[in-house]
Amino acid sequence: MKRGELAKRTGCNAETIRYYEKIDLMPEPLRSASGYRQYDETHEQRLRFVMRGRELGFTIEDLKSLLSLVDRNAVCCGEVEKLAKVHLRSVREKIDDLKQMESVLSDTVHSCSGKDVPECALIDTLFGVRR
Amino acid sequence: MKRGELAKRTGCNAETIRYYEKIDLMPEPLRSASGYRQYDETHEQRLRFVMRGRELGFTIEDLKSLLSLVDRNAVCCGEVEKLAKVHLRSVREKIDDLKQMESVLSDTVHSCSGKDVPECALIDTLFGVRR
DNA sequence: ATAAACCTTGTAGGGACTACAGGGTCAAGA
DNA sequence: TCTTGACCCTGTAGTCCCTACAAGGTTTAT
Repeated sequence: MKRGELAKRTGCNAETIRYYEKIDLMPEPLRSASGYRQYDETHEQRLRFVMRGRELGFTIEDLKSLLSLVDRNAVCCGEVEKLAKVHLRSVREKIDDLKQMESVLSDTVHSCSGKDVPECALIDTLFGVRR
Repeated sequence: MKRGELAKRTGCNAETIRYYEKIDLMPEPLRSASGYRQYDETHEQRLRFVMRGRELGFTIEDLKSLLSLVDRNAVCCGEVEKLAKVHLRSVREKIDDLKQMESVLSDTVHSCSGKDVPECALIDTLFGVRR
């Protein structure tokens, strides 16, 4: 599949795909005789992972690091373990904070539900999200 | 407290605080006689919320929208409910995806644990994160 | 009083995209 | 076959979100 097709399937901007290749986040794909990039499902999966990772607040470097866990399919397990632990920790922190937001938003929805009355003061709890 | 103090407490870059004010994400604080910005705990809490929100992948617009739930302390509950629902949905999606990452990373840590053996192929599961 | 350490403004830089401009490739239809 | 349109290529320039100056004023400490 060509770049436009990959873009359409994933919802990623076509230029961004080229950009990710430039910064070595996506691998250089094979080229057709005329120079067109040719992608397959593994590229598509990797790109989806990257896109979702960005939406979840991971930096480009985070993603490079996470993907290095995959790229070197069988290298130095001790290091992989360390790396995975670091990411695991940050993932769990993200989950915890999002759960707090979830409960506040959920309360908000329930307390507001239906009527048009002004009494949503509990929203202040949102500010309780701290480290 | 002045800008530098707020920066130190929250870990936010001092220039960023000014930037957030400029784009109306943070409110204009009171000024001292000589023109220095003066912040209090509400500013600190709001800034912490913004910082963590960014780390969790929310856009500036998302955060403006979320904070609008707080800013208008008692306005038009129907709209607030709708807005909260939208954010609630995206928060839950984030949590779901992060939980998948958590389980894969956790598996990785356990299967690698200890020895330096190359057999972490299960990491491919990472690519299973899709929509 | 004078330096150090803050603050103010404005502006210019960097990272991560995003959108051109100018040109080549390819499939479909007249 | 030739052409039109939709794609692709490269490079460059712009945008958004910060971040880091520069040039100057204020506060604090010695």
